[in-house]
Amino acid sequence: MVTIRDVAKASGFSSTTVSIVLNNAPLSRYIPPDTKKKIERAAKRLGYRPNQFARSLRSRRSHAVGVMVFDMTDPYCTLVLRGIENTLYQSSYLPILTDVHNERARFERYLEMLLDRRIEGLIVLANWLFLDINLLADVEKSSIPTAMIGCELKTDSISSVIVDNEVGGYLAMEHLHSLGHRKIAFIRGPKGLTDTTPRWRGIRNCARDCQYEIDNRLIMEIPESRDPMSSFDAGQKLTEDLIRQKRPFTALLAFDDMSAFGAIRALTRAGIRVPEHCSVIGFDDVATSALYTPALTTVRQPMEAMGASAVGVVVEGINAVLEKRDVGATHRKVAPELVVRESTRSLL
Amino acid sequence: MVTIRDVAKASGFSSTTVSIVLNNAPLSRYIPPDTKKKIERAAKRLGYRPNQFARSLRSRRSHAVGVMVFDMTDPYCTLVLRGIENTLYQSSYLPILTDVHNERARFERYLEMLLDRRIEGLIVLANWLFLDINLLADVEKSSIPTAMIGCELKTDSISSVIVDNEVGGYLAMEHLHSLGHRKIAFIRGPKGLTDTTPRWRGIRNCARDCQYEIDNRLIMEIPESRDPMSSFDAGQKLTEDLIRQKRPFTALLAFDDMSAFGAIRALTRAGIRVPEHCSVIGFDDVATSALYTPALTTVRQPMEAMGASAVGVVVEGINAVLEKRDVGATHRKVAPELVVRESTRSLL
DNA sequence: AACCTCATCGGAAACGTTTACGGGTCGAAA
DNA sequence: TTTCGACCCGTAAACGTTTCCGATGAGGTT
Repeated sequence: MVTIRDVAKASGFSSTTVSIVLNNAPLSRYIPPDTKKKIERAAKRLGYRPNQFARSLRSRRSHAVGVMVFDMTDPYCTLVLRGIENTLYQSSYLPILTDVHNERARFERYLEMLLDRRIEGLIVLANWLFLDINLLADVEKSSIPTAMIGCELKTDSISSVIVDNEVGGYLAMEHLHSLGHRKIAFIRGPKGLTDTTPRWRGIRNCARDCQYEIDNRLIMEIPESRDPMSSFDAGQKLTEDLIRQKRPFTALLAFDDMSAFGAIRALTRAGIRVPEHCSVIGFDDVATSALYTPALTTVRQPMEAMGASAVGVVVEGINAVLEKRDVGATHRKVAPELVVRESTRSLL
Repeated sequence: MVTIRDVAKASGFSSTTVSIVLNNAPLSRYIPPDTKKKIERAAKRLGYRPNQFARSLRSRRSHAVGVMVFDMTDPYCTLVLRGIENTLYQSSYLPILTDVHNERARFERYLEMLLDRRIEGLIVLANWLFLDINLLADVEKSSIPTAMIGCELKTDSISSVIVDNEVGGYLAMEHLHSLGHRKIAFIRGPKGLTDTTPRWRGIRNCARDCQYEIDNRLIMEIPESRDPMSSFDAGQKLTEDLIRQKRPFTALLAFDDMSAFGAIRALTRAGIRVPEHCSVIGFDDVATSALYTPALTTVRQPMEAMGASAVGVVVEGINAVLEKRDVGATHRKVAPELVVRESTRSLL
């Protein structure tokens, strides 16, 4: 291990000067160029790499941010994580990734570990979360900049980045209605999810604006479950129920892409072709949607951008505490986008 | 910030004793129980949390392992990552996740950052890698325990965990043949991938054993590309080519699940129903396969187990260097498993 | 001649742990 | 009485940085 003292010895200067030069500290204005040269030469020649432990101990900075995911296997996570990673990379922070498995104990344990590591920021990917608000008490009092993706918080110490579910719901409904569908079935999200209500509100608003009357008997609801994949099974089963009901519908608006996939399978198995006999629209635009047969029409959440945005908020927060400014929590609500592919078709 | 000295003061003992007690160091045998009690009380009362920086500086341990992924968006990664995360959690290491984006520069930069953090182990997820062997020179001389998933290495300083591609290829071929298919089309992997050759060898071995003669005009090959998703487009395009060729086939053996999805889309668009008119089999069993319509028959890589296995190897390596033993690299080849779902059907 | 400013550097004190070493006490064996 | 373990605990030196103070000259100003 080559230390700064080795470089000092090799270059003939003190470790103070070496440190100042190698870090381009403010004082390095006063160091003549040829001294700098010598020091840099020596450092390079010895292959000096500063010890991050010592550096962190001294500076109280870890250059790491924690990323907590509630369930990695949710395909929703992938692109968000990519966005997070990519943006952190630009700011040369490193992400410590933890997967809570939707378990309270794991959440607490991981949070402790992350705080012990003195992470400078925290990003929580609360995609499929049955929100337990007091889980976040520890986070709040830790006073490190935190952003939550996919779940709005009342507290104003924690930032959040979410998609505008209401306009998303509106977009989906509007799309189906504009295609001429007048018998639309719905698969609502589970009650516990924060996304469920605003999406439904958007749908209802659109229905009102179109003077379309929603048939209550064509509304199904996904039961609560900790597993995001369960949405697929629920979508399939509920669609089977709808079919069995013999109440005709020409389109189906699913809560998310997973349940849309389930619906498509159920329809296909029943001999109902998508989109020829029935249109299906999802929500999220997970990677699979573009690959599905038929390719899924859906409302896209700009997931990569949301990840990037969360990092932006957190990094801004970090800079704020460094400069002893304080910024309040910022809450961003990003616009979804309708992506028309093959699973919906005009009735006209 | 409450330090160990605060605890010492509060409990009336020296920081030495506090450290020994709180860490259950060997010497703590000599400390009488009631001293321990007092110290633990004080620590708890003050909410003492040891500073990991200082601890790491002293002990030269980071309790972190680096995870390098070549492309996170590859659905293959998800479950492997879950396996890695879960197993690391058991051993209370934390993962630092980096995504190389298949770029050389990024790889090198990230590797430097990880080494600077003194990671104790490294796991490389080389799923879709056009192997550049000398990228790993730095890794080798760093002498930290390293495991590579999805790519066998010649070097014996780096461990590896891979699926047995040859028996996988054999299984897929055997499945189709046993269903009675005698006109089978193939989509081979790109030349640059290490998986391609052994899988194809397995297929050919099986063909030989069954006395089935492979029709060269029914063999297509995926072109090289850095993007794992490109496999889908390639699968679709190549299948279109096959169809246009007018050379009949009743089954298609795809390189991986992505290309199988592409194939299914091409077939479906051409009015060829899967599996009624043509069976399709994939490889990997990514999460989407079970959700696809039709659900995809495929050869499963036990991805979660492979992630866990890689962690096992690395942790074992870490323990080895701690105890100054040295263990050579271990190379594990895990068995794949045929998963029969809906996309293949018997001709008999 | 006394005083200040700039430029250039080094000494030494932190940051919070862990641990090698040694100093006690106390009972028992020689 | 001395010696010798076995216990119990504290002093101080690391680990490798960064940074607060100066120190020293050189040159310019009062």
